[in-house]
Amino acid sequence: MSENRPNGTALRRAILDETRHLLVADGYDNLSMRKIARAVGCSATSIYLHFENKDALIHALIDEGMEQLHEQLVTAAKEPEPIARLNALAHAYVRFGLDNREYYQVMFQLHPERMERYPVEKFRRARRNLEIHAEALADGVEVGVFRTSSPETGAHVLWTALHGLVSLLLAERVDVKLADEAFIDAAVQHALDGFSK
Amino acid sequence: MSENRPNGTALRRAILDETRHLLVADGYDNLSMRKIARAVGCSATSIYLHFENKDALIHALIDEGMEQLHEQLVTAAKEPEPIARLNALAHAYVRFGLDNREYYQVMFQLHPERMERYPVEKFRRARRNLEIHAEALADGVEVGVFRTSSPETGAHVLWTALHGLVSLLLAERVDVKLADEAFIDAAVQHALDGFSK
Amino acid sequence: MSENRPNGTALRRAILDETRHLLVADGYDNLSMRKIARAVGCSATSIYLHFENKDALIHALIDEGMEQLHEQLVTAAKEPEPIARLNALAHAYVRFGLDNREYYQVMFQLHPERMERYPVEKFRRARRNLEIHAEALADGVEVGVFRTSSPETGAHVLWTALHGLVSLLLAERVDVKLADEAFIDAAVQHALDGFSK
Amino acid sequence: MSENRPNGTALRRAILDETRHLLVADGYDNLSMRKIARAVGCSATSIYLHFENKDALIHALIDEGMEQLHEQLVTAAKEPEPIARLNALAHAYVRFGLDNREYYQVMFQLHPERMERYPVEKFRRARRNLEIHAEALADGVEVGVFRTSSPETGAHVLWTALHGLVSLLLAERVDVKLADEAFIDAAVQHALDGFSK
DNA sequence: CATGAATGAGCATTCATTCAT
DNA sequence: GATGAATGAATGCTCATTCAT
Repeated sequence: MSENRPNGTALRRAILDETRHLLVADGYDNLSMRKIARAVGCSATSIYLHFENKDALIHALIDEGMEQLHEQLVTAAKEPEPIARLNALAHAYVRFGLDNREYYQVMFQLHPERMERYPVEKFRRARRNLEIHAEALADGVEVGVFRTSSPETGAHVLWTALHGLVSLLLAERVDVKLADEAFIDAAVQHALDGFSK
Repeated sequence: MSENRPNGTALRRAILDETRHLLVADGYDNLSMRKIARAVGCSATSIYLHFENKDALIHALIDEGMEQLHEQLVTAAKEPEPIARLNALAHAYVRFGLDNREYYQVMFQLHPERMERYPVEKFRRARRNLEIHAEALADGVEVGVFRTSSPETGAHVLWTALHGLVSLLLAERVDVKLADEAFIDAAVQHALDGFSK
Repeated sequence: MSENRPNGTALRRAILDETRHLLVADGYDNLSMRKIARAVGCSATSIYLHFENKDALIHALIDEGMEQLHEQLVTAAKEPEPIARLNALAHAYVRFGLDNREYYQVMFQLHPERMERYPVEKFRRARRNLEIHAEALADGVEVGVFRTSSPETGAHVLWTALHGLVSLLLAERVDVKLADEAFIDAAVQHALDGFSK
Repeated sequence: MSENRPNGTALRRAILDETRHLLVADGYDNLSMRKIARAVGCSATSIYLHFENKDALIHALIDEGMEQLHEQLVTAAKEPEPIARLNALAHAYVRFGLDNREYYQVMFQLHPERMERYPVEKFRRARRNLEIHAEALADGVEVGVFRTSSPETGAHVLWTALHGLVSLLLAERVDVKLADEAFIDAAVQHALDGFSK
């Protein structure tokens, strides 16, 4: 049993990975320490050697997800031209959500109750992602290609639209006849159109 | 104890009502058959006389929610002018979501996989609500005030935007400094702007 | 399995009895709902049908014990003559403790922490037992056979002496060569001597 | 981390000290090897290098407690006059009990059955403390100020009274309106009165 | 139509202890 | 001497569901 189980901090890695998988497979409500342990191939107790409790484990997952999303957004933000940049950012966001549904659920779809113990400070990391969009909007306003009441509000509004798109796609609520790349492009474009001058 | 408990199918009605209340008060995760029974004033066993199991009870509730939403949308759709009508529809949708917190969660944020016994066919009922928006869009296109690739796609796109708005507001993820009526109006307007000709 | 298990409220009775036995056998710290269930022959869940939680179960046991002790004290208190009455009361208390070690531990040897949730009001029942002794003392003072600073204080002082006797005997800390009826008589007499005028 | 941790047998010392502190602070039931290790600043495993198991650690502590109590009794026993000496001994015992809450619990309120691995022989150490009282009694009998059937029995009887006093005070079962120094003095005096000639 | 009694499976978490290093 | 990693067993408690009545 122990020969094919990762050792040292590799166990931490394995726990995070299996938790992510289980989240997709069973949903947050059906996630239990025992199940994670069973999936990883260790005892439930062992999880507590690497994470203080269930919350801390989830939080670690959120951190990882936020970090990854941030990296992808930073990459997309390298485009200097505001319109193209915002376009790239929006698509990067949606792409991240669709490619990482495991992360996305814990990152953005968890009830605030569940997050109570999540250190407020860490939410700042999430806010940086919004700021990247806000900057693109501000730059666009400056060069006269965008209009918005305020870049911050605009970034939030854009986020609600993109989040709705990702959420419904992940929940498979969009008519299967529509849910293709063209639809995604249309929805993203629609979300961006509102800023066009 | 039994004298003031509704009899007959009135019990079914009471169960649904109390479940709805509990859902709003305590959230989906804290919903249990026992709590419902206690609130209704009947035994837990009795619930099973009216609903096959917990899922079936939830499904009935989803149906009711869809029906309620439908009614409110139908009312909003009475406005003949397409722009005003779509505007009313969008606001009605958002209003319904914000006024029915947990209801909304059960209706739109539960993954169908986790509701596998929910007859897929019933989701069609939800589709009627989309059609109402599609009609408004089609009417607008016809009289030349809207543009969209297709009314059905447009309705879906609008839905993703509105759903994202409701979801993030319910999850309290929108910066408290922004999350007010003005923000809601801005987001809804943004979602509608894309259709303006 | 179910054929030889008591039904109805008899299960409640069985739970209380087995809990008492287990308390003597394993001690409070080793008492668990599962063990009780196993001993009774029911599921752990079933215990919760009769007692809200572990505390409530213990409290019920304390109540029973207090009631029994009270009855025996009331019987002993029928003796009209104060000296003989106090003597009878003291011996009745000690006898109760030694004959009911199961009860005695939860009644008087449980840490106050454990009792936190024990309704203060119920402690009054215990206080009545003290009052019976205080009355005997007061009567003795009145007829000039006892002296004490106050009957209440005197009753408490007597209690500490008797409780110490019972405790050490139950804990088997008294030298086995001494721990006989003569020793008990001597200790009780010693505890009473202090009141003699 | 390791530089300021005592090495060699000093660790044994540190473990005993911290265990004693934790015992007083958190109580016996909340004592765990892990907590001790954390407090000491060593690993839980290390404790096992110095103590076979938890029981052995507790036993060592009981020994120390008995030793401490013994020292305080020896000091009190320096008084040559029997009446004053017994008085000093009784107060020293009670004082020790009240000043060492949880210590006392471990020493005198743990049932030997539950400490079955504790070498019975070690309980003899406790007996020395009784002998000190017995000697005072014997001396008093000799000079004609005390009467008792036998000094050994008398010492035990006195012990039961004092133990009862300490136990009920520690358990906070004595009415708060009474539980003060005056009450303690009265109870101790009462316990001694029985020996007065 | 309704219920009280009952249950097995599950939960997050803590524990004393062991073992390879 | 000392440790980090690991574990099986246990804890109180809640859940959806069933069954005999």
